[in-house]
Amino acid sequence: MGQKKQRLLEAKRHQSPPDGTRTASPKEPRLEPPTTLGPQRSIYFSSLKGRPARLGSEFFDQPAVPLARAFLGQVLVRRLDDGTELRGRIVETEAYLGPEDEAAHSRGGRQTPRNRGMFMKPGTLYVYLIYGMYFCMNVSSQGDGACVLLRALEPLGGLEAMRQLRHTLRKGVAGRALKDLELCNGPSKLCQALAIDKSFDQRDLATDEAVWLEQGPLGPSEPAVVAAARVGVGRAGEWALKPLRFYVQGSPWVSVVGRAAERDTQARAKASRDEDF
DNA sequence: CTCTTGATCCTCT
DNA sequence: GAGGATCAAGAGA
Repeated sequence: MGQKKQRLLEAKRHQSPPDGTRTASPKEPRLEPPTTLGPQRSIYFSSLKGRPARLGSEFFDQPAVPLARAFLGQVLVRRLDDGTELRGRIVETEAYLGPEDEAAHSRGGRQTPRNRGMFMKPGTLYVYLIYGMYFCMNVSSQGDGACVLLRALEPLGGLEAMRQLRHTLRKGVAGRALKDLELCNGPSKLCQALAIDKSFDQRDLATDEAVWLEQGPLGPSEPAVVAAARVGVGRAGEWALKPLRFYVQGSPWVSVVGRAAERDTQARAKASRDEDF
């Protein structure tokens, strides 16, 4: 069996069931984003009336590592100007811890006009241009200069719009149709697919009209999470090796699989199982 | 599968 | 001026 197929099977129990609502219709836009949960209601319960709860600022007000883990399984929603809703389940994130983190843009306490969003209140977006051509999307967390990078989504709705956005935004490439797996499996790919650009920098994910986070479906069990080294931070010394990248184990939608990290995770899981005896 | 390379430009030193 | 929290294609194993 191919590895991708195997991962698909492994991940199946954590995926949302296929249904007819995967693609939002541009002709029937939602009138407004879901209302934010009040502080009196738990963020871990969906709102009544079936409409999924929008996660409010209290969700983002936690340190980068727990926030990076809490993002997994939540659904990122982007409403385009024409009303089309694009949805994707977050399956991979990275935590950037702030001044002490040599791999972070805020390392050494650097604060510049570009990275200001990292220092703003939890839930603030930090979107920056990378390699002159691509964008990366971060969400500020608790802690000065700390944030979480969104690295991969499982596309749930609006896939054709995503494909079109990826196609037209890709530079200088022939028009081969992208597979679903290629739509959002990378930090800049998901920005292309969701039409997230610099204009989203410093916007508030808790209150913005065009982009928000919804509570993901509550599964029977929490998905297994792999903690691996972050990607593309090779020159950051010891900080490059720390397991600050988190992803849903077995998900085929993840950008980079950390083989060594998965071996470690399995070894630890087995050890903890053995301790139960 | 892995490895290599070019594209392209903002941001900070 | 240099370099980057990336992507996609192509070559080779």
